[in-house]
Amino acid sequence: MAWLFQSCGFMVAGHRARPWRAANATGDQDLAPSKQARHAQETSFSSGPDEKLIVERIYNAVMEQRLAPNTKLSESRLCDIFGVGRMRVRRALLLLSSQGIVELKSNRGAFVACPDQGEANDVFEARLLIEPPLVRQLALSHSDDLLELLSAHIAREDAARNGDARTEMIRLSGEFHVRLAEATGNRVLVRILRELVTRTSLIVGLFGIFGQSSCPDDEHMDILKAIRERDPVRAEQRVKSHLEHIRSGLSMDERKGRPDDLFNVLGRD
Amino acid sequence: MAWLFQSCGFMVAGHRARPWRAANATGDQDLAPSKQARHAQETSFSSGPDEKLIVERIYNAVMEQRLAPNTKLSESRLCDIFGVGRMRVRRALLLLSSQGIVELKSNRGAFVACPDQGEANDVFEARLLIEPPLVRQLALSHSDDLLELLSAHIAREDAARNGDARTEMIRLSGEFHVRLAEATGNRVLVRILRELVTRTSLIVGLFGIFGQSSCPDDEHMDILKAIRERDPVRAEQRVKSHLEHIRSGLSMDERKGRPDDLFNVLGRD
DNA sequence: AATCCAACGATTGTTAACAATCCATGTCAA
DNA sequence: TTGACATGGATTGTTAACAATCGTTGGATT
Repeated sequence: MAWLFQSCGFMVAGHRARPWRAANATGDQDLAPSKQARHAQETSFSSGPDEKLIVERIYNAVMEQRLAPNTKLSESRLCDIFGVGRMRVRRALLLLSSQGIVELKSNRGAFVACPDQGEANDVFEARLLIEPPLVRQLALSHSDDLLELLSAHIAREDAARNGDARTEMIRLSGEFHVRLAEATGNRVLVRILRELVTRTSLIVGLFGIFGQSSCPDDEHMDILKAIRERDPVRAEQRVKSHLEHIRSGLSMDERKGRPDDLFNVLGRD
Repeated sequence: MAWLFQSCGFMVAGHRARPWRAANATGDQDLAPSKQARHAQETSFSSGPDEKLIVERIYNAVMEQRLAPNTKLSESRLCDIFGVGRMRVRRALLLLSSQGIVELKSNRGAFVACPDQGEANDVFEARLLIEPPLVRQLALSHSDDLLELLSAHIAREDAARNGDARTEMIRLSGEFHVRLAEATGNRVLVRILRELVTRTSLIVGLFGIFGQSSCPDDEHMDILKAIRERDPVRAEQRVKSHLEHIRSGLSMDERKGRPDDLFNVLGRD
């Protein structure tokens, strides 16, 4: 039976272009402030500035797939990393858990959420429900400086793609969809989209077949083009097929085994 | 100048069919478990059972408009009411604040959120974006026992309307929209809708012109009928006009003055 | 050798005391 | 009488010690 776990182990560690970091060996640098994370802006949390920072960093780490699902987020470790008291860390973890990014297990601690197939489905269904009408509305009414912002964002994506900044590329790909929500000027939608995109990042990391980045090719550019030409139907369609495309890159059947289970097993032999 | 504040005071206390309870005089019974709140189910929070209960109760109190915006939620008071330690109360308040139901002011305490015009707009725009496609999807594919649930819910609404259970009627009216989300089986959408509906309750209480309940008439029944007859276009249209109808019952210009400000002023003369 | 059981260490959950802040009352001076 | 100012009470924010729980390690037993 050991062969099975071993094969799973290789699947996690080797099949992807760049594997998830080992779950138990979470280097502290995973939570270091990412260089280009200036665009994070306000997370709309009315808490102290410290909490916001912790939440933001973990948020970005998940978004960039530097934090693998089921990674344990030890309180004492986080206290050391961020140089704050335990209270702050616990508050941050509670906030993250309320957004489905972190899972709190009683008397066990906090872990990066590990969505199952059902959750993954729900997230994609929700995005397919929300995002098409969103871009449709954008195509119907938008200002020009808005297009500039989106265009600049895509330019940054390309730069990251051409360079070797993989994690940044992943984050930018996801953030493009948040930018679309921001373009509506609706803060409620921004918060919703941010949560959905982040959870998508977790899902792609878990169910992604091969090392394809979450938002490939020029699909973002196509969407922007449709918006610019004020073609709501095509914009809607492009977003829909874009999301379907991402979804098609997942293999729901063969989920990559829970990292922590794997490492518990592999660490024993 | 006193006449101005006095007039404002009467506006808050008298203009509505049933006025909001005075902000400072929050009777503890406002947070008592509502009789028919069995349908609250799981709030999808992975916290302890105590927190969930506190969050649920405050949630329902806001939903039923028994807790007015800007009402102070004192920690010690809540501790007494729920018979728990301060930690639990603080955690619950933090969770509520992350959903925009409660606002945490530094060194001042927790207050029931008091949405401004912009927030109100955002909430309605978000609902207009999300709910039409949602019922459209429901009309396209639904099971029959689902219709039973919705039908039973509407029956309860009618019962509450014919009886004099005003607060329950308000809550049921809002919860109908959550039921629609539940009908999709998508937990992510349920959470999103629950938040939006609750915030809508706050908004209606603040900007509502007269004592019209949030979801009047037979519009809910119309929506259900369109779903039952598998008419996605009409269902979509019905929800849209229903939401527009609610929105038209608001007067964004003349918001009812902030209760706490009023009471600070009126308490001095 | 394998399984069960018990004690240990580490981590989380909880409580209580302490510190800091804000609001209100009351006093004093103009 | 009105204004500013200081003081007191109450409430919130923070910290640290304590309690409880879990996973592991080690040993004894079959």
